[in-house]
Amino acid sequence: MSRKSVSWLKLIHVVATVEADLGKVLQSDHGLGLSEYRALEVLARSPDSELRMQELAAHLRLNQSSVSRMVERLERGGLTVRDLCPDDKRGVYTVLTDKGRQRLESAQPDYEKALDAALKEHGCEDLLAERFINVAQPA
Amino acid sequence: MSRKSVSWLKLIHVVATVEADLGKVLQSDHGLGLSEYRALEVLARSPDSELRMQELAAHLRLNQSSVSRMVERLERGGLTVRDLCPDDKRGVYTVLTDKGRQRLESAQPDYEKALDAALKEHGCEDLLAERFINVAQPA
DNA sequence: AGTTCATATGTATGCCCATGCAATCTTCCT
DNA sequence: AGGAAGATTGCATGGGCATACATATGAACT
Repeated sequence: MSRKSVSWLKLIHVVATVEADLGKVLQSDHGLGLSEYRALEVLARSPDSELRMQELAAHLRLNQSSVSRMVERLERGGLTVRDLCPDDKRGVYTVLTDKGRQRLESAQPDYEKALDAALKEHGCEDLLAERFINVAQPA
Repeated sequence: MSRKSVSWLKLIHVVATVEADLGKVLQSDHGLGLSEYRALEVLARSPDSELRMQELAAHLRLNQSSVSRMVERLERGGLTVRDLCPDDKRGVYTVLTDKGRQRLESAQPDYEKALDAALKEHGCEDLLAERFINVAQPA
């Protein structure tokens, strides 16, 4: 096994563990999955708090069908609503509701706190060094 | 959103993408899932090429039940066999077969190649810098 | 120009797989 | 005997792939 493989294994272990920690906090304290939380975040930062499915999928790096189901979950919880595109009737906007925004805002501090804690706990705070700021952007 | 959150997002995007790439290569070219491949790797490096479920779970960072099912898959493919612990009849050893070792050895070069390629493609070769060598070990 | 057909795009749905949690079963230990 | 440890099993979840369906776009023909 190459040095590179070993390092990669270590990296993904850390990442998986931190992600699991984050997921648990969100799920137990706010009833949100990790992808759901991130979807709310992306929506909140989008113009008019809305995005089309594909755009959301691109941001989240998820399959289009996964996004479709995820949005379904969000919608069941009243955190978003679907809205048809007036110009392209194939398209569907997912729009953040007030409730969704509130849920997000209540979850955010916990998320940040949990991220800090998990990074520190696993001794990898320097992982997010400046240079990461410059890795290719989603959009 | 904090700088840290943003950096974390970028990191997990890269990691997820690279992992997906690796998974596809393994699956399509060798009929192995990512976890399965890694299980074979761990087994191959273990004394007598065998481990108990819990040990395997610890190495792979997987749930015990997930490991149980994964081993079931490996076993269906003839890549491993279960073997009862003589001393502790609660325990079960998963033992790498010759076929399993061959499959692993045929997959390894492709895995390494794919990892290199994916890291390069996503511009994060320096991600596995020396300091990662020193992040907490699995065992 | 207007109609028709082929193709592309956006989303939703069916099906399957891998994983986690909780409960269970067996075996071990005191 | 009773509790702890190791493994398996039932169930639920979230994700991907292939497909279906609706709409859009463009080209061809009249």
